[in-house]
Amino acid sequence: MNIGEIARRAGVSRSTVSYALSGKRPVSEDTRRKIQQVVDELGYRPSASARALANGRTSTIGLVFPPAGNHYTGMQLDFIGSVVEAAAAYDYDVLLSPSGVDSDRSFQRLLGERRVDGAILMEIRLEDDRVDHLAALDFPSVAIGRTAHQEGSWWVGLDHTALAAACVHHLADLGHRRVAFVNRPEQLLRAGYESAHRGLDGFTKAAAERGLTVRTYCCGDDAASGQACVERILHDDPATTALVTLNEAALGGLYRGLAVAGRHVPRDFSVTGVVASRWAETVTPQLTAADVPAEEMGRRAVELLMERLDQPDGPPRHHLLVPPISLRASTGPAGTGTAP
Amino acid sequence: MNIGEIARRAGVSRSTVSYALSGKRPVSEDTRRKIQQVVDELGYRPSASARALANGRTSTIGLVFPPAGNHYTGMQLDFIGSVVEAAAAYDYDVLLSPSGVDSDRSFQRLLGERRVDGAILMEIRLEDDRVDHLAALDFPSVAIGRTAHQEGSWWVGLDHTALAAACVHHLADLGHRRVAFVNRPEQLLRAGYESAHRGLDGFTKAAAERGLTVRTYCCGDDAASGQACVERILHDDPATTALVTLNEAALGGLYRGLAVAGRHVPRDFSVTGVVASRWAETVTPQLTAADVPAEEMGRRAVELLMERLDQPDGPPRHHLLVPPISLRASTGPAGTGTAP
DNA sequence: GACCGTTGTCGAACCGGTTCGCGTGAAGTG
DNA sequence: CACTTCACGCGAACCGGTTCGACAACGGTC
Repeated sequence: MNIGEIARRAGVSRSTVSYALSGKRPVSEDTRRKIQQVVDELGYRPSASARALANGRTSTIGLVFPPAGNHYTGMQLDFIGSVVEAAAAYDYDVLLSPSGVDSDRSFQRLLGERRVDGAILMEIRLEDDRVDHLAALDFPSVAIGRTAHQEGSWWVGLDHTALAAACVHHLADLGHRRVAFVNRPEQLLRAGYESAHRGLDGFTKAAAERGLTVRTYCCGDDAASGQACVERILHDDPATTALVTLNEAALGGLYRGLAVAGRHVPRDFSVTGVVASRWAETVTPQLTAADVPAEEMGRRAVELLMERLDQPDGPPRHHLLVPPISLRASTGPAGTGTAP
Repeated sequence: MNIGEIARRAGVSRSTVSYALSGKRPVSEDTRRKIQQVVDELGYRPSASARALANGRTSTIGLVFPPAGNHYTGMQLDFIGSVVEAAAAYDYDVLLSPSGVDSDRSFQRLLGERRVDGAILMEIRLEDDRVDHLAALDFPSVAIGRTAHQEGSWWVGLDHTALAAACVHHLADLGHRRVAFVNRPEQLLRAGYESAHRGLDGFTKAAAERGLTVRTYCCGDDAASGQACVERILHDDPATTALVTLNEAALGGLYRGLAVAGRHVPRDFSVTGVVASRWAETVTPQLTAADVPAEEMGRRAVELLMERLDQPDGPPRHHLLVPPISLRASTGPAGTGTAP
């Protein structure tokens, strides 16, 4: 079941078998056929480990994402799916690594033990030791998201600042004056998660620009937290008429909280934010939102990584995406009065 | 950066370094310290490929799931997450393989090229060539789900038959007489997906037992399909007062369809089914459902696989889970009349 | 017929670990 | 002091591929 066995049965040397299969040197048609026949008969496939050892490439990329802790969001799922699929198109496998930081055992395995040719990082923080570490090593990697020091590195990101701002402008245009912001969980914000920070920034600045009265909240990644968050919002300022959220997983809870409080969406209260479309469409009324193009981002990340692997000395490339807001049904003109 | 370099710097032979690190033979305290020091200085970690080649184990397991096609469901996400996490606890990495069938390139890579020590299969079909193939090869694997021929194999499954039946009994006890069943997409049913078939069976038999009038539907894995499905249900039999679903991704759409039709849940219409709790809790009212213990299933699958890897000749083991129905808020007594 | 370039194949070295058998020097024993 | 015992460490072989340099056989040229 190894190359030597094939060589023996085909009556040639191991190197000839190797060349016949790889095509890196010409082999006569006769022997090639003979070899191919033996290979087919035995169902031989070269060992990935041996090949990886010999030519230094594993044909595997690592997908690094933070440990679940409690649970993953839908967006992460979409990334994972699209990365796996895109990688398969290049004949690459994907190795999952649940690493939050640089010093993770899992992260060390990926890099130190050279299990992968390159890596794609998810859930980037503004100051991200993983990114720094990889950059210092000049290890081929692409981030889905960007750190505070983005120059000279490879990434595909979403312009959360612009997207959150767009949401604010959309609401302001509709006449809303008191708007809340529902962010990712506080621990993620404190940890410096890119989306949480830039989204918050974009929201705050745009709101200031438009002279809105705002409050910002952090919210756990689950329905119960979303519901609780809405309660807090309406308690803190009952005159609030709209909210912007980055928190996909809390969305159902936000809606529930509003329903419980007797606020009809979009008549009494508008909701918008930055959410993948498949999740925006599961709630009723469907969420008007900047759709996170998770599939495209995953695919592009893989493309960039492949490019980087092909020519390690090429200039860094990146994509900054700014998807438009999809108008669905969760926002409307601000009502005339305050709370019902 | 390889073991020879370490040996040179520590002034010992390569084998000594190997033994010092693995502890498979005694090494004097002095040299061990010296070696460790060099290793720490250089940050040396042995190459995974070389090690895999030498000792025949990759410390990687494959997670085989069908290609996304369009998109993944939340349950799959939960499985992936829990498998990765459980595997990490055993110092195993997880390689993702989007394979529907046996003959997939990706599947062949996993097995033929010996990239993994074992595999966990998701989305099992009643007749599953992947399972048969692995069984024929005696390749260590554990299925999340079970085929029609489950004896003598390793799996962790959910008793969809019993769960769907429990849902029916729950509804029947509440007085519902006309109940619809919302299954996974038709193509999956036709392909022989286990959950779709057994769930349908359990539903049908229990309904017959209770003398209910039923209709069964297939429904795409997205909100729009769910909404359309409810329209069809109410069109086909407006007197329907309840539904049971296995289709997590359509849930939001089902609710929307009911809202659009003016049916209030649970006053006019009851909804229940088999759904992971985190999704059951995002809809309003929260879904009364048999909670799919995805986290536990993933973890147990890994545990079984580890066991099987440890003692390849042990007797096959499995777990059949039958989680209880969690009473939430989406079911209630059948109304007195028919449609509003 | 000596010379040359092609074409096809082979043997050997290498990738970076692990593992087996052996040798050596120190300690223990009679 | 000669003899075993034991703890340590070494060298070599091996895992299963890839790749390089060499070489044999061949047809074509002058």
